Amino acid sequence: MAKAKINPRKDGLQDRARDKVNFIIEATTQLLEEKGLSGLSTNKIVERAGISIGTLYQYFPNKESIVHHLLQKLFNSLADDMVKTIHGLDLEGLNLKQAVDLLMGRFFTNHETQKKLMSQFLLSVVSVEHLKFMLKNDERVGKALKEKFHPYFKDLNIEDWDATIFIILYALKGIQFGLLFGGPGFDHERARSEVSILIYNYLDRPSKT
Amino acid sequence: MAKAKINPRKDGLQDRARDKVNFIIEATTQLLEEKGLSGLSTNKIVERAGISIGTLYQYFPNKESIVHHLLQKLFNSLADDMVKTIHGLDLEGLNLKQAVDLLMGRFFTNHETQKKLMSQFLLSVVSVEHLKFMLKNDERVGKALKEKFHPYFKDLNIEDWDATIFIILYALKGIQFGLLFGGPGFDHERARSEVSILIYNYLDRPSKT
Amino acid sequence: MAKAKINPRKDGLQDRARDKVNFIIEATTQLLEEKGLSGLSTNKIVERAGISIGTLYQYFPNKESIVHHLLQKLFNSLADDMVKTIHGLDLEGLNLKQAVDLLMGRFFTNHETQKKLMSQFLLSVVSVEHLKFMLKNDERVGKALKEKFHPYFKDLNIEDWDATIFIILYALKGIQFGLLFGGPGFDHERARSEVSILIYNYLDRPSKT
Amino acid sequence: MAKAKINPRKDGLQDRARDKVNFIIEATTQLLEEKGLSGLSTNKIVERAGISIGTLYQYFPNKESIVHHLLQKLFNSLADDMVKTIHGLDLEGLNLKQAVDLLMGRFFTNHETQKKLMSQFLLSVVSVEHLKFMLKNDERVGKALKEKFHPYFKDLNIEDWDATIFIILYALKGIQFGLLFGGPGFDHERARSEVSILIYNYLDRPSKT
DNA sequence: GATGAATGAGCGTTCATTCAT
DNA sequence: CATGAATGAACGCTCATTCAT
Repeated sequence: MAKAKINPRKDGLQDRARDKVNFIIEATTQLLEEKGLSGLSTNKIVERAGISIGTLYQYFPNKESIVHHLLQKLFNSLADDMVKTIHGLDLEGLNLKQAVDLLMGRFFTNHETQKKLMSQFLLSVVSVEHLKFMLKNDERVGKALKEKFHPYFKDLNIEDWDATIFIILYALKGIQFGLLFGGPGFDHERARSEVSILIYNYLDRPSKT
Repeated sequence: MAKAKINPRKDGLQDRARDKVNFIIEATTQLLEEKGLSGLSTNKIVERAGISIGTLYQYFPNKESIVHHLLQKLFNSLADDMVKTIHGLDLEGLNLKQAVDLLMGRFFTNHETQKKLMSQFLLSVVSVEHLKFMLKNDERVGKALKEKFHPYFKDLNIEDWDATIFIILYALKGIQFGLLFGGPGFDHERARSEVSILIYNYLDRPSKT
Repeated sequence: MAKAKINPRKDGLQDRARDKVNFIIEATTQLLEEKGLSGLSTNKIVERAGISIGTLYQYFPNKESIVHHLLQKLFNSLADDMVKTIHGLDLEGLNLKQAVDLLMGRFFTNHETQKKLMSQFLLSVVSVEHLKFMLKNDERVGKALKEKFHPYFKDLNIEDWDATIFIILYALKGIQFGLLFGGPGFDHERARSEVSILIYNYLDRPSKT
Repeated sequence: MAKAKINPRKDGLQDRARDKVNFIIEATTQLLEEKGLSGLSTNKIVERAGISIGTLYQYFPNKESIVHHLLQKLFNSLADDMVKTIHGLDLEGLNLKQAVDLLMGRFFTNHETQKKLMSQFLLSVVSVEHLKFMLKNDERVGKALKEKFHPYFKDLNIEDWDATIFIILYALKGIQFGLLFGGPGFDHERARSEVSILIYNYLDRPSKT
């Protein structure tokens, strides 16, 4: 409070700077959605953002860094959503089947938002570096999953939990991808139910004997 | 047949034309592998292909169409491989578990080749159109899968086979993606085994009761 | 002759190409004279040359190479003039004094041309590389001088001819520079006479004893 | 003097202003040495000088004026050195030969420093104006030379002393240039000796008869 | 058909300069 | 006086595409 009074100028500057960055990111996001990565240019960004080209280069060292920043934000927010959702699950008194159903229900929530974000991502993936970064975030999701489902571990016949989490994560990712771009008319409710079956039976597998 | 006899000259021309197209596609493929989509230019393509820029524009209306053609070929060949592999499976006398193991073994064969092609693909996908086309091919793979595993259907507790095949296809695709770009040191043999478990238990699920 | 008939197309192309290069060099020369190196841009060059920017880059890989080419041509022509002049001197029956007078007379001929060229040079010197290149040409002049005046060597009291030639060359270069940019109204005839005295007495120096 | 007493505050301001100018000139000098004229920018100057871009424009109207100021300072200091050196010569009891030797010895002193400054100069000269200014300074050196060697005049067979001094000045300048950028391995001691011979024999020329 | 010289819109980026604070 | 965010003209250069030969 006092701080805000003492140093309003600086805060003003910081606000303005953050605004500029947001304008740039927003303009870039729009352009990527509309014309794809190959239709993206710094001149178009600044035109859309309502700033001058010089200003853009005061906040980003080059074009690539803008896309990078955008993707980081996107990946972070996707992963954050998942991590929060997982941590927020109340599994008290639920058996594994019910827990998986609950998780998958959450997983399919906000599908429209994810659809938009995923499209963006797919059209913007530019380098293996970005993929690597996305993976780092996926690891966070995997970790959250592992923690949350830990209570069920002792009852399950699983040798390698890291491998198991990995398989689940990427199977889900693939299915999400398929639903986004798949043939028209696939029923999401049906998909949710199938995914629950897939994951549950993978975890609660019969012993080999 | 008759045509070939009557007009061998024309066929010669067609051969030459097909050669030119192949040169162009081959050069484009190499350049995409070496420098990525952003490093691709029509001038570099014709230099590599050993033809003139004018000739390129007699076979393709613009640069984008070359990439499009290339991706179609790539997706077709990937799907063809899978379809052929599936059709070639000899499931005689195998139970479902053994059949799934066999399929997954094939799925992980030639992993290095797929790795290369997938990277290329991921860096080259530039429009939703390409993704749509890829899906059309995946449907062929799904169909082949459905046919091949039809003998096991009657023993399995599955309501919607289309949905089931869809889930399997994209789960596999996601895992393949994860293995390609995932953190170092993930064991492919372990992955193969986990994938077998995932798919088998999904198919041979216990009845709900 | 026959050649020209057989291959007129190619020659035409070569002619056109040479023309283009000449247009570019000429435009660059004009712009350097008018606005100096810092006022030189590829866009201005092509505007002046009446070609498109793309065409410029078919003949030169970058802007620097144009200036480089121009300077090479300039230095070569300056040195060629000197070398030709020296070789063309008829020293038959002349004593050293007369020979030096004759050389210096030639040296001051075409002063206007040299003035223009030297101005250009001074405003265009851009890197030590260019200076090095100029020196290579000066060595040619020095060599020509040494050959031409060889008949007089035996009568002169000189230990190190290479050093002597070096001193003469650069003393002349400095004086040329001074005359170009020196205070107004310096009499070139007087300068010529003084330079003759300078060089002659340097060569025909009294013995140390 | 009185001024300093009356208005010390103002002088403080003037001091600060002079400091700022010095910072700017110093930063510019460093950048020219490191990256050459084309690598010089106002933004880099203020960064190096530790001031803001706005401050720079309170002391200099534009970038060019900074370089101009710098070159003036450089030329002044080079000429001052020469003038001081000449005035400081003690020719008492020396004959002309000895006097010339002494002068030339001084001329070659601090060659390393001059080398650095001359390189800088050559890469920074961008307009005939700078050359004109340099000439004004050379006239001062010529004048000092004329005064210092006046005692020897009566014994020498020279018609036009202004022309003679001019020739000597620019001959030396040319040789200095040649030594700076000339082929490797030229011996400076040898050069000094040759230059002495050149100048001495030019001054102490035999009578025409 | 095949050629490749020519085009010029457009790119990413720099940097001298201004001006509100 | 000092600041530095903002500007935008201009830069060097690329490259998809055309068209006369």
